[in-house]
Amino acid sequence: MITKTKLNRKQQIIDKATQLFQQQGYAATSMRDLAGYIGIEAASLYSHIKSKEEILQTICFQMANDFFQSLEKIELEKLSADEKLKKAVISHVQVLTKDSAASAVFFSEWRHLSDSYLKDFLAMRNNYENKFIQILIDGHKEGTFKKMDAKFTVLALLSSINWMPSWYKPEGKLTPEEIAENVTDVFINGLKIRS
Amino acid sequence: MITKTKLNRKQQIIDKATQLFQQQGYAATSMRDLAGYIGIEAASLYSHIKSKEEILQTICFQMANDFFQSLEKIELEKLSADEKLKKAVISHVQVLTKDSAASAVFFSEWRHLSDSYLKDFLAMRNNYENKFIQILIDGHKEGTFKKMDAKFTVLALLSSINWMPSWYKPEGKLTPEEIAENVTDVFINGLKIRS
DNA sequence: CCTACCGATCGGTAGG
DNA sequence: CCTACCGATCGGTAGG
Repeated sequence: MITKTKLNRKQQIIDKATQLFQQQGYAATSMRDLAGYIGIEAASLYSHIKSKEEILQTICFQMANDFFQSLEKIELEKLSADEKLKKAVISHVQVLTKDSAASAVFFSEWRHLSDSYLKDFLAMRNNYENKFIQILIDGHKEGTFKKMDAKFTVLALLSSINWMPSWYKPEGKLTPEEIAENVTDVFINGLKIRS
Repeated sequence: MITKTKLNRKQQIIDKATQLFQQQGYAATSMRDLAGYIGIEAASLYSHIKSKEEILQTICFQMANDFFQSLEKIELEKLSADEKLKKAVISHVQVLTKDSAASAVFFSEWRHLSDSYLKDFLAMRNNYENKFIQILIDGHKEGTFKKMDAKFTVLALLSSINWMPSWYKPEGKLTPEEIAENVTDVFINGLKIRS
C-alpha cells in the first residue's frame, strides 16, 4: 500500500516535472513550482526523489532506452536498407509521439546532466546515430542510395523529425506511420538512384 | 572616446553572453558568471545594459532581422520556385553560419523572452516560415513540386538545417553553399516530380 | 567601474 | 508529508 502510493506519487512528480521542464526549461523550473502543481510542500518532494537532477536523469535515460530498444529490434530483421530506414523512422516517430513532452526534454535539456551522466548520455546518442548511419552506408553498398555524407544526412533526417513535436500541430492528427511516411518520402525518394 | 569604449564593452558583453547562453542556457547563466569572464564585477554590467533579458532580446531580434532581410531580398527576384527555394536555403545557411552561437541562442532560448517580446518574436518567425511555405505552394502551382503538406515540409526543412551547427562538425569545413547544396539536393530531388 | 548591499529565491536537510 | 530552517546565489540598485 505504502509502496504503491509512493510509486504513484513518484510517477506523478516525474510527469509534472516533464511538463514543466518542457514548458520553462530545466534550469528555470524550481522545486517549489513543481511542488505547487502537485499540491505539496517543496520539502516533501524529497521523500520521493533524491534530487532535482535525478528527475532529469530519469526522463533522459528512459527516453534514450526507448529509442535504443526500438531500433535494436529492427536491426535484427532481414530487410533491404530502404525498408530498414523506413521502419527505423516509423519506430523513431512512434517513440517520439508516445510521450512528446518527455521527448522534448530529452532533446533539449540533456546538457544539464552532470558530467558522468552526460558522458553516458552522449555515448548512447552517438551509438544510436551510428546505427542510422550504417543503414545509409549499407544502402549505398546495395546500390539503393546515392553517394552522400551519411552522417550529415542522418543528422538532418533526425533533426527534421525530432523537432516536429514542438513546431508542427496538424489539425487532423497524423498517426506516427503517416508522419514517418511524409518524412521518409521526402528523404528516401531524394536519396534513391532514379532508374 | 567614452562612447566608443562603451560600445565596445557592450558588444563584448553581448558576445560573451551569447557564448555562455549557448553553452549553459539563458536561465543557467548568471550575471556573475558573465561578469567574471569579462573581468569586471557583476554590478558593473549594468552601466552597459539594462537587464539580463535585454541581452537576450538583442540577440534574438538581431538574428530574426538578419534572417528576415536575407529572405526578403530573394523574394523580390524573378526566379522559378525551385531556384528560389535553393537561394533561400543558401541565404538561410549563410546567416546561420555567420554567427552560429547567436543562432543557437536564437533557436533555443527565445522562450525566455517576456510576454510582449515573445509575441513579436513568434509573429516574425511565423511570417518567415510562411514565406518558405509560399515558395513551395508556388512550386506546386508551377508543376515543379509534388502535392504535399507545405507547412510540414518547410518545418522539416528548416529544422534539419537549424540544428546542424550543434550536431554536425565536418572535419573539412563546408561552405554555406555546400551545406545548402547537400540539404536542398536531398529535399528538392525528393520533391521534384520525376519526368 | 567598484563597494556595499537589497529582498527574493534557490536546492536541499533535520526532525518530527 | 509538514514546519522550520540552512547557506548559497540570484538579478539588480544606491552612491560614489
